[in-house]
Amino acid sequence: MNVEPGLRDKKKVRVHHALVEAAIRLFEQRGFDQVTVDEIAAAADVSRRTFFRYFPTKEAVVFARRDEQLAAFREAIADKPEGFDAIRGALLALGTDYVEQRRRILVEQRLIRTAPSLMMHDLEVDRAFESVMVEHLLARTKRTVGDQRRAKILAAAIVGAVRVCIEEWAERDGEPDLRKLGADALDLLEPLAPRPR
Amino acid sequence: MNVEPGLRDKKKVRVHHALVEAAIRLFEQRGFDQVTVDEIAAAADVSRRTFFRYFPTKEAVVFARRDEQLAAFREAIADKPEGFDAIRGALLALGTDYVEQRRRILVEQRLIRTAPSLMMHDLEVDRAFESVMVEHLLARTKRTVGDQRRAKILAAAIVGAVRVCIEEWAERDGEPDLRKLGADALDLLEPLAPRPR
DNA sequence: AGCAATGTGGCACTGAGTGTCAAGTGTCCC
DNA sequence: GGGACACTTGACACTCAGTGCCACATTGCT
Repeated sequence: MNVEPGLRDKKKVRVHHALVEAAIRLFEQRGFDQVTVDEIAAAADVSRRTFFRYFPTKEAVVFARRDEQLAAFREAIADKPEGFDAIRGALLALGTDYVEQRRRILVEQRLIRTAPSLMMHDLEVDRAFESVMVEHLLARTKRTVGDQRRAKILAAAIVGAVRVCIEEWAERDGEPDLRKLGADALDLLEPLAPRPR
Repeated sequence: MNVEPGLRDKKKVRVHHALVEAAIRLFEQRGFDQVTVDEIAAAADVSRRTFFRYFPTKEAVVFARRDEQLAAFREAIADKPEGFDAIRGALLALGTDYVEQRRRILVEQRLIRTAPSLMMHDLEVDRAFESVMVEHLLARTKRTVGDQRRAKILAAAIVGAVRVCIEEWAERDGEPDLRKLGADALDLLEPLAPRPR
């Protein structure tokens, strides 16, 4: 099992990459609304129809990276014991990722802030993170309805706090220490977490 | 000053109302995606073009009420002294509103959960609430960057908690006491608020 | 009544997103 | 290596959201 890529899949990766690169470049140059899918497809040497086979919407192409991060986050907390600490760890790991890809992510963030439809998608990705956290917090024991509610509130607060940190980080061109920002914010929220018992 | 409505404005209100009613009714019957703007306009006896003079998007017609609530919320905290208590009071007042319009709002909530684009708009309205809270929390003294960050995190947490409460309330057909749910959630978050001194 | 302001309908247009089908290309098996 | 098969692509046509424009009707004001 686990056969190596094969020509077909390699091509798929190449096209996917070409579309993302072309799209980001064009968006950066002229703004999200001023670029049509036709132009992106042309710049990546595929047809318009093919673009929509790789991405469900024009917005989605901006969030390709984010989707990968979500998957990484999901995996990072999958095996760890449920609780606040696992989430903290996974988020800080994500923070490292952000810092490493700083330039790229700052471009994306700047882009996202210019187009309302991108901001909305951003929020939806946040909700996906939130869901993963809730699932993790309630993984083994579902407990009472009240516990579930508390877990959901905690997850929402964490996601909100992280968003605030990333916004501040991006606004200052990635200059402040994102990991410290995040760590402080999470410390602030730790009291909301259910007692470790 | 402050002249009474006049025929023109009365008509505007009537059309606005007709569009909302027609839209909600059709959406409820067949689902958001299965209804075109043409149909809504026809059902309200106006042209398609006129629909877009009243609402910027097909989604917006669902959130007419929400926009009014946001305005009411903004007004409710406008004169009160800055801080957590003002926000708590305004939110609980909003809760009363929700309970009073229970049937209506449950329909809207059910609708919103069926269409992704509506969920996104929902999140955006939440962000608007968040902004109003942040503005209120930082109204007089802007304080340090750290204080601003804390205020933003608090606002995000509050909005998230309120959303969780409303979701639970709607999922159970408006049976639980929304005001109590909200009050408990806010008590949980009160420690995050800056010290009153 | 008559003029200015404003709201409306109709029309044409752009652009996102989808269904369909024929042609191209990779994969696999003999 | 060659052919059958599965998958991918491009082209075309279509629906529908949203916008600009202009002629026409309605309202407000004097």
